[in-house]
Amino acid sequence: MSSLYPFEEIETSVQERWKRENAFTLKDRPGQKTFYCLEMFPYPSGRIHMGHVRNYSIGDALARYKRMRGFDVLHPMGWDSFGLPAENAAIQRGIHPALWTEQNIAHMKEQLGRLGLSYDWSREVTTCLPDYYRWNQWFFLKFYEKGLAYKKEGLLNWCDSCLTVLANEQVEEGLCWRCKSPVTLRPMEQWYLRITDYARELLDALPDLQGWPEKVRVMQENWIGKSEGAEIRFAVQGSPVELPVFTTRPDTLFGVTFVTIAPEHPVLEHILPLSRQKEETAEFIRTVLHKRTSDRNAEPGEKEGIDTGIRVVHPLTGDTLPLWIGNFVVASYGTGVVMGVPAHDERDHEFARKYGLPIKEVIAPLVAHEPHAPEMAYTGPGHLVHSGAFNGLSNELAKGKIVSELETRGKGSRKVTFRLRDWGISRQRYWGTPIPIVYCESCGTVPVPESELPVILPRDVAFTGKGGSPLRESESFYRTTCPNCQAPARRETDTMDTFFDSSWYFLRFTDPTNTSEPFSKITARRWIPVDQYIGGVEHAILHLLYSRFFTRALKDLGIIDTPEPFRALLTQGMVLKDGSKMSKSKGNVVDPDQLIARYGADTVRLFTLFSAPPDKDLSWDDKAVEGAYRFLGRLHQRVTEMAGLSSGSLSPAPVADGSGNPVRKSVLAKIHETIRDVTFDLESNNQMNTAIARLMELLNALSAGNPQDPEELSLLREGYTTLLLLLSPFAPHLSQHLYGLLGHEGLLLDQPWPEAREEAMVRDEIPFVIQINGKLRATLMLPPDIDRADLLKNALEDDRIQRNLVGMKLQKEIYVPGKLLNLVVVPQ
RNA sequence: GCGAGAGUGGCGAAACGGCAGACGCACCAGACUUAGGAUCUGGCGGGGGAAACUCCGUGCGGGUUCAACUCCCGCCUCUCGCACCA
Repeated sequence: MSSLYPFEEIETSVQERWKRENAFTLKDRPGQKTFYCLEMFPYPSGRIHMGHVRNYSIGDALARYKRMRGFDVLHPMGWDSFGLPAENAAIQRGIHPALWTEQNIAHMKEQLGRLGLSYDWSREVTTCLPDYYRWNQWFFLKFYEKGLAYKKEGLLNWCDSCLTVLANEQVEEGLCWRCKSPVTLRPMEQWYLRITDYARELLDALPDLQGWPEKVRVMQENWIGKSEGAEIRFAVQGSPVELPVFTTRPDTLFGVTFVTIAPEHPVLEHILPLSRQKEETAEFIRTVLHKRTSDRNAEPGEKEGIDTGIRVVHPLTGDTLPLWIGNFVVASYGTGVVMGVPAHDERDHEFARKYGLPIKEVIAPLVAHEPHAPEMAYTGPGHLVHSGAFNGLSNELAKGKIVSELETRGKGSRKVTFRLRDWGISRQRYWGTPIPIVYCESCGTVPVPESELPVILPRDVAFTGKGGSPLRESESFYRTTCPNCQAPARRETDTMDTFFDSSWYFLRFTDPTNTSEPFSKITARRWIPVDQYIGGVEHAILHLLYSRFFTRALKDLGIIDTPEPFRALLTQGMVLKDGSKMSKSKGNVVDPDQLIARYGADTVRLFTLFSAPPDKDLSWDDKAVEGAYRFLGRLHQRVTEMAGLSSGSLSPAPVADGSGNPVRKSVLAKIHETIRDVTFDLESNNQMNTAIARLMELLNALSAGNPQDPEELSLLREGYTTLLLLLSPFAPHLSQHLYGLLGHEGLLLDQPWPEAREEAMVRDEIPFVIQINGKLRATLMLPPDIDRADLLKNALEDDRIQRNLVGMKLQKEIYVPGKLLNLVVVPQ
């Protein structure tokens, strides 16, 4: 397609002007209302993709709009620049992660510039630089001091070949994603943040996040997974050990016929020696644990278990029950031990049937013929049977009574359990923030003193791809002295999960160059929470939950005043091509650079905003892009044509009033209706697609005007000027250029957003819908303020209405002022 | 299995309970042209009709209402998230 307008020249020159005039530098005026508009910062992978283009087009349109509405808008951008790909590049291509990252950032920054995004680059934040990550270390020390950071042994995915821990998502079908060798579970020490301390708060505050999509709130709610029940202790026969179980069904306590423990439960080490079958049991545990790593992605398979031979005591009946190990028991949830009630729990039922364990019914269904034990587990409501003193109680009532009894006997208590687990932040990797801890023979685990921060990530390390983290091999890094006793000591060589970096970067943007603290509390008070956060839904849980946790923890540390980081969240939909997500492997990627080269940044931005609502998926369509391009081309054509004609009278015209001529009056009304509707679309729900559709309508309406007619010229000038103002958040370059052609001097960004004038929207006649029994029968053009009687009179005079009323009796009429008349009729 | 969201022309999509399909793409016709894959004008849910007009139509089945894409009840399908969480 040939060039419809010289977008390249226009975009370059407008971008130069923005730069020259520092148009995007934050105007931070005391007392001025503020708006913090933030898009999720990218990982600098090397090139931006269409997902970024969409994310940032949405954010930029909003930032520009809010600025025109008179806000001081904080609109920053930075780089989530620690992470594994940089390290892989080092291993595979021999380029240092720092250099690789630096080059990628430079290139992507240029790409973002070409899109004309209004970032204040003087506030750029790059997480892999010491002036950023030193504050990671500083926060870590604060958390450590408060007991929020701790070290604990856990079972982790371990690759024997790479000698490193793998995250769950890096284990593919039981094999290491990189070297394809088997992954095993291995007990390892790792640092954790005590996010579970905040589980309740994080959950309870969710309903307050009204600016968040329901979907994301629900996902977080499920992730935190609150569940109310009881902890009940079963004594181990012949041992002082008690096994606590967590259950949501204490009402079924009398139906317990066995107890099941997770195979990796640490207590087994202590009680297994009691077993007569310790050999077989140990062998079983090994098999299960091995299988678990290799079937990680599979459906929950066959339940398997083994009787340990150990016996436990029922806390109320005193009965002796077998202790089984079961592969289906999750060690990290609850207490890692469950009571087996096969009559009223599907899993226990399946397990009991398989191993011939007794099934004891204790809840009688309300409806007698309901199928129940022993054929299947009955999990519905009922009343208690075979439950001693509790017989006859409704099971809901029994829950409380039984727990009370247990409390009296010191055998249990009410308990709330969360699914959420503590956040493991240790990574056996190089390209991340060093954890500021030193291990000393005599003093143990010693935090690096604040005054010695940052612990710099050394550059001169070897990237072999073998032997785990290069830091482990870097003597000059790990050999140090104990801050306490000055004896030789060893540094922690693990680095932090990169989610740590992104959990507070939005705070750093408020005060990005502060060297004495991560940010000023007073400045943060002005900007936090972020007014609108925009990004992909893939971060609905991890990043967003970690950031919420961080913010709350910082509040408790007195570092910030606000408990929540993001007031409103917009999760943009994916960019699809041919019905599926763009990916290199599918070969359906669209390259933003090529698009910009062919159509210009304005077209690319306009199309991505126009083609679907921001929160829905966007189907990329090469042909449809040209629609956006043609619109801009037509606009360019009309305005340049008009600017040529009106030379000599380019000074701003007085506001046109359209009085007299009905055509002009209707054009004027259209102009102001467009202002009203575009503003409404943006304010109500960021409906940028419909806002742009209205701008297209306005252009269509203005195109019908005749600029040769001097009477119309001033009206058209007002119309096009308004159109450019309204369009500027979406297609800022062309808007700015044409705005200049119309004789206006300033930056559109600094212009106030237009206001719709009521009196301008008054039309002489508007269409009234006339229905008969709810069916459209006529549309009459009549004065908007016509009253009921006149409207009815007009309607009854209409041919079509008369024809449809033949043989009918008018029963009543429904009149909606300014809109509609519905005649309700019945056959005579 | 649990949870959430979505089903509207050939396509992307619009529609405070009040004209279903705005706007755009594709398509068709016409204009301008040596040419048109550029641009401009018009048409464009389906059936019937020469037309005026008329009937049907928002996944399916009910309901509320003068009026339902929209609200309520029951299904079906698809997408996403979680998934042996006791």
